[in-house]
This record gives sequence, C-alpha cells and structure tokens, in this order.
Amino acid sequence: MSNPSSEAPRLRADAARNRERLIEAAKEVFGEAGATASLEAVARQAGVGIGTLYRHFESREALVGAVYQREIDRLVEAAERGSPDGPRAAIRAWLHLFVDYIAAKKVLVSAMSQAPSSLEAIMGAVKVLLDRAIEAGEVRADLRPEDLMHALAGLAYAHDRAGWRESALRLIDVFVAGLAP
Amino acid sequence: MSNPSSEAPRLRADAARNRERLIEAAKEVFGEAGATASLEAVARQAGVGIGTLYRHFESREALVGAVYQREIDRLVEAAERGSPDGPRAAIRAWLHLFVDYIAAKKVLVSAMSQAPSSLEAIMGAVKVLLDRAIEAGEVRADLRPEDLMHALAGLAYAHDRAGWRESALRLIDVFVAGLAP
DNA sequence: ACTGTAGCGGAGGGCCCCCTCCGTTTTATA
DNA sequence: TATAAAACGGAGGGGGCCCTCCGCTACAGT
Repeated sequence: MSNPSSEAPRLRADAARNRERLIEAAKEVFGEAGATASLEAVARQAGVGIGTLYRHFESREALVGAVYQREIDRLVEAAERGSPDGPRAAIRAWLHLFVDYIAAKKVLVSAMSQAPSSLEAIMGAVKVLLDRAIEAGEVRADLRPEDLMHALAGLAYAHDRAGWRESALRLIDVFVAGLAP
Repeated sequence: MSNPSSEAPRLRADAARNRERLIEAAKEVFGEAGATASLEAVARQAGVGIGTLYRHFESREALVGAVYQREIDRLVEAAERGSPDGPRAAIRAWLHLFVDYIAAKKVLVSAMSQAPSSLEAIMGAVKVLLDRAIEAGEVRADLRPEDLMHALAGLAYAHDRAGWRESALRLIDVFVAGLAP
C-alpha cells in the first residue's frame, strides 16, 4: 500500500518475471474456469513449477487478490469521481462500467466472493455513490449499500449466457428507474 | 410426467425406501455444501452404498432434479395462477415467493444453474408473468424473460449473507417500481 | 571468473472424488 | 418354504488437487 518497490529486499530478475507470468496466467485460467480453478493449472499455463507459484503466493486468495487489485482500484476511483449529470446518473454510469469489467474479465465476481478485501473495496465504492444520491434526494432513502451489492451480484451472475450484456444493461435501466424516491 | 407409479415395473420395497432416503440426504447435503457436493457424501448421509446412488440416479443432474422438482412445480403453478391485483403485482408477489423459497431451501439457485430442465421450467413461469404484464401495458415492453431471470439470480446470489432477505425484498420493490413503462 | 544464495521445479504423500463391477443380501412370488 | 430376480454395497482403478520439501540452477555482486 505504501511504496511497494522498497517494501521487500527487491526481487531477483527471474523471480520478478515469474511473478508477472503467474499473474498473467492466473488471469487467463481464472477467466476461463472461475476462481476455483486448479492452481496447478495456473502454474502449467505460466510455464512454471507449482513450487514457484506457492513461493510467490501463499494462498489462492493472495493470487486472486493480485490479479484483480488493479481492476478493483479503478472501479473504486470511478465511483469517487462521480458524474457531471448528478448522483443517480453516476450510479447508472458506474453500473455500466461494472458490466464492462465483468464482460472483459469474467471472474471479478468470484474474486469478490472469495477475497473479502476486494469485497470491502467495492462495497466502499458503492457506499460513496449511494450516499451522495440519497443526500441529493435522487434516490429513495431506505436503500443500503448491500442492496446495491446484491443487485451487482445479480448482474454478474450467469454472465456467460448469450445476450447477457444487453440483458444486464436493460436491468440497470429498470433498476435505476426504480430508484427514484 | 404422466402417472408415475405405472411408468416403470414398480420398485421393490427396499429400493423405494432407499430412493427416498437418497433424495432426503441430497436435500441436506446440497443444502449445506451446494449442488457440487460430493455424491459419495450424499450416499454416506443416506446410509447407502455409492453403487445404490448411481443405480437410482444416473447423473448428478438427475439427483438435483429429483430434489427440486416439487418446489419448481409449485413456483410454476404460482406464476400461472397470477394475482387479483394485476400482472405487475403478480410479478412482485411471485418474486417474494421466490425469495422465500430460496431462504428455505438454499440451493434452488445452484439447481437452476446445474439442471437445464429446472431452468427451463422457471423460465417458462417468468415468461407467463412478463407477457401478461406487458400485454396489460403495466410493464415496459422491451423487457425479455431472461432479464427477469437475471434479476432473480441476483436475488438468489449471496443468499447466505446476513440480512439478505430484507435486502432482497427492498430490491424487489425498486425493481418493480422501475418496471413501469 | 567465482561463489554464496535466492529462487526454481517437480516428485511425492495425503486426500478426495468419480464411476464400475460383481459377490452378497433381500425381496417377491410360486 | 424355496428360488429366481432385483437390489445392495463397497472395494478398487483411475484421476485430480493441494501443498511440502529439497537437490539443482542461475543470478548478482565482488
């Protein structure tokens, strides 16, 4: 979280390379088979021994976390940035962004359900959006961040069915329309 | 689907008993560990050999189907029954019913995603509800049954978190409010 | 170039799962 | 009660996965 390159004694060149390869491989493998895919498959895909994987990432969760940290950071930033068209529009825009993230990297969802820290980060983003919108009187006041999270999860669930993306965007419209107080 | 007790040559008493036990055990085990739980665990729980399980249910899907057939039938019937307060109210009521089903038997969801036939049955129910509501002009016409299914999946997803049920009911209200044309 | 050491790989033990096969037990019927 | 047929159960072959451990490799600093 602070300066990352001065935190540990610095990695040897081959170690750094392998670490990067593992993350890249995990992105692919998890993207195809979900976040419960075999770690040995990840190591194979990275062209690296299983021992190397375990040296770099203590647990499956650590690996999942490394893969999605960047994406999650971006989502959080987008939520904080807001929208010029007001808080409810910001929610809509953010949900659209979320859909695109899911469409691209299929596993954000399982990352969310497997790595509690990721979940918290996204929850924080959602809270920001919702608080602003409620404060502005644009959204009914009985909603809680978890509600939106659940809606999100719904968007993400079954994201591999054909036509999912269009369906998700329609759902968002319905949902945002229903948000009015 | 037709008279079931005359379909096959009739089961021997012990066979019928074990079949029942297996379904009961599957209900418990799947309820606890999800529909991917080990079939051997189901057999153990039923106090029955693994061979017996496989003789009665050709595949995991067949077992899942047997477990949830009745619940799914009821959901389908409820959708066809409708509501005296109009088609949109019927959707709302049906979603509430769905929530209760999920709250009680935790695995309906995974049943849906694992057994295509269950999915189709529920899809049919949703279509009935939606068609009526659109025809009556109570719901925007661009919605498709899959959209509602996705919303459903969302309701079901993460159904084990604390406070899930209240959150789901709030979401339904938001959603139904947004359904207006 | 030399050498200490960080880092590598993958064999191997332990565990669980799937599914088949067949000797044994239970049931239904004559 | 005797017997054919149905049903049972669980051992066992095959496979995958998790994770540890340690002899070997290749990098970095002198």
